[in-house]
Amino acid sequence: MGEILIIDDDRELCALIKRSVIAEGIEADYCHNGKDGISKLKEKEYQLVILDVMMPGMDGFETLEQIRTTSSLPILMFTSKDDNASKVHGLRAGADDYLTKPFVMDELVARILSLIRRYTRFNQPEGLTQQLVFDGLKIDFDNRSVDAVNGIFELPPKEFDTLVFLAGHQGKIVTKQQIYESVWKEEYVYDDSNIMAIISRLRKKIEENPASPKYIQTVKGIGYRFNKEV
Amino acid sequence: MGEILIIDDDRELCALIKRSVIAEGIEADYCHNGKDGISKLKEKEYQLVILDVMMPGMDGFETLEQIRTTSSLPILMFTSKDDNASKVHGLRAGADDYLTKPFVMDELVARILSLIRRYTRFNQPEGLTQQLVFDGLKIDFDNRSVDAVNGIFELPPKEFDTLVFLAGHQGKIVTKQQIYESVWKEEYVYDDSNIMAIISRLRKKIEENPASPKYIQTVKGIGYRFNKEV
DNA sequence: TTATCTTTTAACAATACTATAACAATACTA
DNA sequence: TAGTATTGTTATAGTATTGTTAAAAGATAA
Repeated sequence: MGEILIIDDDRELCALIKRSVIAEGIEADYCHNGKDGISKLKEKEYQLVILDVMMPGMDGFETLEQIRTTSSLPILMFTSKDDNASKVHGLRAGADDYLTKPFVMDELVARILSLIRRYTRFNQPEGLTQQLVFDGLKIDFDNRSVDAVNGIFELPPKEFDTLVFLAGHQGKIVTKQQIYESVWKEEYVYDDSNIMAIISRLRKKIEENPASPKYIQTVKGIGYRFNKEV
Repeated sequence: MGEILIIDDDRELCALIKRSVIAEGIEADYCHNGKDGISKLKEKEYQLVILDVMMPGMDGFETLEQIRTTSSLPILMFTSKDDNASKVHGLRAGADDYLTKPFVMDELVARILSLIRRYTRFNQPEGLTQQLVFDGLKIDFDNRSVDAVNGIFELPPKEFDTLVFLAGHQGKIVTKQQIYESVWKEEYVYDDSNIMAIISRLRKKIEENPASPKYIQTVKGIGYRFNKEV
C-alpha cells in the first residue's frame, strides 16, 4: 500500500507506530530529527509524513515549512500539548491533520489510512471500483464520464480532472490554487477566470440547478467544496 | 456499529449469520431475493451487503449490478461453487469480497468486520474534521463555519480568519496590529475601524449577548483577548 | 464631574468576488 | 489542412463582503 515516514525524537514511539501500521500493510521508516527527515524525503518516495512538533534542533513547524517548499505530501502532526495555538499554527503552515499526544494508536492508524486514501485514491484506483458513486451522480474513471440527472456526459480533460479533484476532497474546502496546481500542474498566478469557467461548465452538466448547486458549492473568497452530504 | 443486509434464499443460513454478527455488536436484516434486497437498500442505511450468487429469480450478479448503479456499499458475495469463473465475475461486477459456500462462520464474521472497517474509514474523512471546540462554540475549519448559540454560520473570510487568530491565542491579549497583520497580511497603518467592524459582526454571530461578550473580550487601548475560561 | 479618548454599532459606500455568456485562441482529430 | 472540441479571455451584472463614517455609549483620568 505504500510507505510512510515518521519524524519523532521518541524512538520507542517510532517503533511502536511502525509495528501498528505494518499490521495494515503499510511500510514505515523513521528518523529522529527534522534534518534527517528532509534528506530521507529526497531519497525515497513516501505516501505520508508523521511529524512531531517538539523535537530537539529544528522543531516540527520549521520542518513542516521546509517540507512544504518541495512537497505536497499529506502530513500529520503531533502536537505535544493540547493547545489551540499549535493546532492553528500547524494547519496554517500546511499540515493536513494533527493529533494530540498522548493518543490512541487505533486513532492514529485510522487517520493515516484515511489520509493516504484521500491522497492516493485516484492515482491508484485500488481494487475494483473504477467509479465514484454519489446520490444521483456517478463518476466513471474508465470513460472519464459522469452520469447525472441531466444525462451522461463524457467530460473533457480539465473538467473531468477538476471534478475528480473536488470529489476526492469531498467535504473539504479546496482553494482555487489547489485546484489549479492539481489539474493544470502549473504554478498558480492569481487568475481564476478559467477555473470559474470550468466550474460553470461542470455545473451545467452535473447540477440539476446550476444556480443553486447540490454538489459543487462555492466558498466565497477561498474556493469550492464538494458537498459531503450527498 | 451498524447494520448489514443479507440477501440469500437460504432462510436458516440468514438466521445463523444474523446470530453470529449480533454477537459482534452488528445488527442484521435479511431477505430472500434480489428484488426485496434492492428495495430494502432504498429504505434503510446499511454498512454492508452479503449477497448469494444462486438465488431464484434475479441472480446474485444481476442484483449486484443493480445495487452498484446507486450505491458503493461494500458487498460480500457467496459463490456456491468453488469455480473461479464466479469469483472473477463477481469481483469484476463490483463485489468487494467473496466467500465460497460452505464456509466457516468465523471467517465470514472476520471478513464482515474487516470490510466494515475499511468502508467506514473510507467514507468518513469527516470523522477527522479539524475543529476547535469551546464551551458553547465550535469552529469548523472544513466549512469555515461556527456553531454557536445563535446558530451555525458560514463566516466570510476576514471574519473567520480573525476568529481563528483570536481563538488560536486563547487567553492571550492580541493587539489590533497583530490581528491586522495576520488576517490582512498587510502593513498596519493605524486604522482600527475595520477591525472593530469585523469584531462587531463576529460578536453578533457567536455571542449570546454581544454587549457583554463571553468569548471575544475587549482590552481597551490594546486589542482583544479570546477568553481562556471557556 | 467634566473632558478626552476609545469602542460599539448602524448605515451607507466602495470594493471584491462570482457566474455566465460570448467570443478568441488553442489543441486535437480525421 | 480543415473542422471541431476544448480551453482561455474578456466583459458584464449581480451580490456578498469589507471599508468608512458618524453618532452614541463607555471608560479613564484630572
